[in-house]
Amino acid sequence: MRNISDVIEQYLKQVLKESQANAIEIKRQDIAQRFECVPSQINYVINTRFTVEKGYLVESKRGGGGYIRIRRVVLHEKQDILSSLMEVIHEHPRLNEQLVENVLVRLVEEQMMHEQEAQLIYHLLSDEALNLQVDDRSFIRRQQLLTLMKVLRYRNGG
Amino acid sequence: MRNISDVIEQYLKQVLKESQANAIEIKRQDIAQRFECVPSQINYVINTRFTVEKGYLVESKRGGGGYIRIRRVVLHEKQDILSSLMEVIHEHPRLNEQLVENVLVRLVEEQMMHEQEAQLIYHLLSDEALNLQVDDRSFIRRQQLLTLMKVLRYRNGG
DNA sequence: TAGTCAAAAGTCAAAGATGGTCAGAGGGTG
DNA sequence: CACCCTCTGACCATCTTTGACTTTTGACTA
Repeated sequence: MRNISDVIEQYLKQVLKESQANAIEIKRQDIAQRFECVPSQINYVINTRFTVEKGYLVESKRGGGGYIRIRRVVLHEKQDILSSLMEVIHEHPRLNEQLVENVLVRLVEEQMMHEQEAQLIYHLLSDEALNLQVDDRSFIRRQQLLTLMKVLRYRNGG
Repeated sequence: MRNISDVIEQYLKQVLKESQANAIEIKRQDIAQRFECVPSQINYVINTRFTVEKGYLVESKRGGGGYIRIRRVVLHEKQDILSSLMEVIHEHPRLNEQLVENVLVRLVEEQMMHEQEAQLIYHLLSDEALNLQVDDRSFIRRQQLLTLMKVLRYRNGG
C-alpha cells in the first residue's frame, strides 16, 4: 500500500467489518498515534473515503470524551431521481410553495417518503412558516430541500 | 462511558427510574464524592442533561439541609407536552442545534413523532442547512419548530 | 430579635480535552 | 511539466472539568 491514507482506510474498514453493529467509534488521536500521523490526517481519510455516496455516515463529538463514529449505511436505489430533483432545485431561481409541493409529491410517488412526512415538511417550508422576503424564502427552501435529498440518499436504503 | 458527566447522568436517571415517585432528592456533595469530582460538576450535568425541554424540573435549596430535587415531568395530554415545548421555544432567545435535538428527541420519546421524521427535521434545521447568521438561524428554527408543534397538534387526531 | 457562623448550593470564567478546517507544501503519475 | 492526491500544522470550535468566589439558609448566640 503506497500511502498512509489507504492504510488507515483499510484498517477502519476492517474494524468496521469485524464489529457486530455496522458502526464503530474511534478516538481521532488514538488512530493518529497508531499510524504515526497528524490527527487531521484522519479527517482527510474520512472526508475522502467515508462519504455518503460511498455508503458511510460519520458523526462526531468534540471536547472531553469526544469521538468519531462511522456508520455503514445502504444507499437508496433511486439515486437518479434524487439527482434530477436536485438539479431542478438548483435551476429554479425562485422556489415557491408550488415547486416545493411538486418536489414533495414526486418523492412520495416514488415512495421515497411517506405522505405524512411530506405533509410535515410542506408545512415547515410554507410561506407562513417562512415569513420572510421572497429571496430569503427561496434561499431557505433551496437549502432545506437539498438537505432533504441528501438525507434521502441513504434513508430506507434500497 | 467516555466522560464523568455521562456517567453521572446515567446514574441519576437510573436512580430516578428506580424511585417510586418521579422525583429524587440528592445532596450535591454526596454525588460529587461518589464520583470523585468537584461539586460544581453536578451543576454542569444538571444544566446540560436535565433541562426543561428534555422533560425535567429541578429545584434546590441551599444552606443546612440543602438538596437538589430532580423531577421527571409526566404529561399525559399531548396538548400539554406541545404547549410546554412551545413555551421553551419561545423563551430561548437562541435556538441552537442542541436545543433542536433535545426537543425532537423529546417528541419521539413522547411518541408524537417517528424517529425517522425527527431525524429528517433535525437535518433540515442543522447549522449546515441553515447556513446563516446566528440570529437568522434562530429565527427560522423558531418559526419551523412552532409550525411543527402546530401540525402535531392535529395530526393523528388530537 | 438581630447578628454571626457554618453548611449547603450557585455562578462563572479559565484551563483542559477533543475533534474540525483550511491553505499550502510535498510527491507521484500521465 | 502539470495536475491531482496526500500530508502537515497552525488556528478554530465545542464540550468538559476545575476551582475560586458568591449567595442562601438555618441554627445558635447575645
